[in-house]
Amino acid sequence: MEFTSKSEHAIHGIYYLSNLPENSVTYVSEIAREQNVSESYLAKIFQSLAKAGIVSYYRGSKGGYTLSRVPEKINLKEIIEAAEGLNPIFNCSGVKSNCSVNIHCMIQDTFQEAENKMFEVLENMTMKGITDKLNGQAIIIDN
Amino acid sequence: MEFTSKSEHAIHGIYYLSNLPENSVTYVSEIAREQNVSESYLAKIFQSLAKAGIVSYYRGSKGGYTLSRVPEKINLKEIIEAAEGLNPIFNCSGVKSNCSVNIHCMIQDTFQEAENKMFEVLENMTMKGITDKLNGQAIIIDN
DNA sequence: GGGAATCGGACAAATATTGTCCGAATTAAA
DNA sequence: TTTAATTCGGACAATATTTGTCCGATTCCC
Repeated sequence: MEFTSKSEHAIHGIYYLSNLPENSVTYVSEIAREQNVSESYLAKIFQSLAKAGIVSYYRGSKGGYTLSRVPEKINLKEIIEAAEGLNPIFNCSGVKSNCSVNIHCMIQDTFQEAENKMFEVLENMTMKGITDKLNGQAIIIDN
Repeated sequence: MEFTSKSEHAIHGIYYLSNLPENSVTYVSEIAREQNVSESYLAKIFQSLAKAGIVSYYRGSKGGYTLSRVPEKINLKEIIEAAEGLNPIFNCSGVKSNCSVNIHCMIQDTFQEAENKMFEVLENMTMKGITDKLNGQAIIIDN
């Protein structure tokens, strides 16, 4: 029960773009070098991010990726969903003991509620939010 | 990012025991048959549950498992933790772009908060709670 | 047209999950 | 005291998932 490294790479990649000048276009190769991860794997992840509409791309020479929206409007939840796909955290295989006689499975319902709470937190944290918090923290440290 | 089937088997198994008369002792083979899952795999899972103190066991002939506590005091969180082990849902591999210069990683912090919210929900649902909700629901349906 | 970048799909490698097996320990009962 | 039944614990095997690679096609700048 962990998010895969796709989420990590995706978040770090988007975060990297978020701290570049607006509308700049960046090669996957640069992002991969920066994060020290496999370029071809990160390329796949960015394809998913593009399909989800989080980043846009230019093909061909001088191509690359750019954020589709400002960092204020990109949150952790959507990055994860784009990177990992969207599956419930708990999925009864149908091999149930007593549950099958009931219309709603209370266990499933509870997990769904738990998942919602989790994603609520992730949805409320934007790329800008992360940058701001880091800066705020840095100031405190510098004192 | 899903809980594994270990959690499902563990929850169903404990739920099954929760609805038997108090202090009854049950073979893993019976539980496995009831849930239609692999007996040897379920046996492993029950060993974990025993180590976590959720169930107790008797060895030897006429042995088997019994709940260590009443169903009111067994919640979903502890069953999952016993079955899956305890890992944070998000674990930065240390290959960080900018984060490394900061004492706290805001991304990690946010995921931790999200995880806490999720487990809070799971901790608040006990085996008794599930049974009660199912019964309440059944009454409504019977009308 | 050539070079550089992404696209998309197929494939390969590595890792994690799921499942099996078996000898040892324990206990009830014949 | 022997036998049968059960769990323990560890090693192992099978399967599924994740991670990573490769390459031809497409696009676009020069």
